[in-house]
Amino acid sequence: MPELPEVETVANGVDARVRGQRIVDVWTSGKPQTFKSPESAIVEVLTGARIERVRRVGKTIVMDLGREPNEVKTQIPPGNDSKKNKGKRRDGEDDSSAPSGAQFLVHLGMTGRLLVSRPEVPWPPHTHAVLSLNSGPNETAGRELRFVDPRRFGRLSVVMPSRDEPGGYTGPGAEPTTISAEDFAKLFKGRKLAIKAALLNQSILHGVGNIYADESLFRAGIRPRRQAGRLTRAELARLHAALQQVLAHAIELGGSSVSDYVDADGVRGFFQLEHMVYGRAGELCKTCAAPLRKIVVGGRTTVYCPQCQR
DNA sequence: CTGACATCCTGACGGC
DNA sequence: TGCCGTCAGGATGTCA
Repeated sequence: MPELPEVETVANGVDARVRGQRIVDVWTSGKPQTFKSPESAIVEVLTGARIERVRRVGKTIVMDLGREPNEVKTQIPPGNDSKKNKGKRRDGEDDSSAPSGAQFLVHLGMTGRLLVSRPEVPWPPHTHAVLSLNSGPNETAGRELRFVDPRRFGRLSVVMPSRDEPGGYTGPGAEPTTISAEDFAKLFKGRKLAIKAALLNQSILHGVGNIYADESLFRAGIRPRRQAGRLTRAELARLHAALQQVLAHAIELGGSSVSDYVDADGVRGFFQLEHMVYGRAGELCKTCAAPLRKIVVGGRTTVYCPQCQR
């Protein structure tokens, strides 16, 4: 399941392959729940746009889009999205033609994959969007960027720059890789929920999922059910350090490959070999040899060492 | 407001 | 061998 390190790996891999290329054609599957913005808006914003950069924000892959100055006004099919313009406006429902600064957001959900493939390679099952790319007449033209997602927990959307977020999409919570120890500690002040649930809450801290929550709690020696607001300064400092170390190490190794996660090249990561607790319920703690215990916290399977975590 | 819990969806896996 | 039940879980919506 793609969390921060996996999403970062994918985003970097895709960036290296498609940066600067133009989207010449867009196909979407029509599966409604995959598209958080109307498909017509996604197609309209993407078609003809240039991919300036691909990066990660939280667990979301953000593509910054640009357009040639002389063709900023795109053809808007009349009536194509007219029925969606009443009521409250959501992401991507801006009715101006795609301006510079539009962004394409890809959330991989559980099983989503973003693959850069040659067009002659057959589409995998459960392909939901295909962007045909062409960087120019003499370059590696004709490649495709494909979004594949069997379980359809992934989401695609487009956003326009707004007054709220003039710099574009910033994600729902704090960024764990760069947050200071003090700011990190403040996030949990007065919170009554379990520290594990707090780590998973994307509006508090974005990017951390089940694997890295369990792994960082183990490395910090903290039980997952402890109340977030009752952790000591020292514990919060250890958790901050552990989380940042675990995330950095996982990014170095290309993420964790469990179930079917692969990067933009279809290559698996290696961090799963470093897991101390995740997926190891009933096995022995690598530190103290006590049997690891499995519980449910915040509706998520949680594995911890009753000996090492207090 | 805060937290707990069900829901979506399909493939993998274990048991019989 | 093959079938069927169970499980996995990020974000969202609903409920207490």
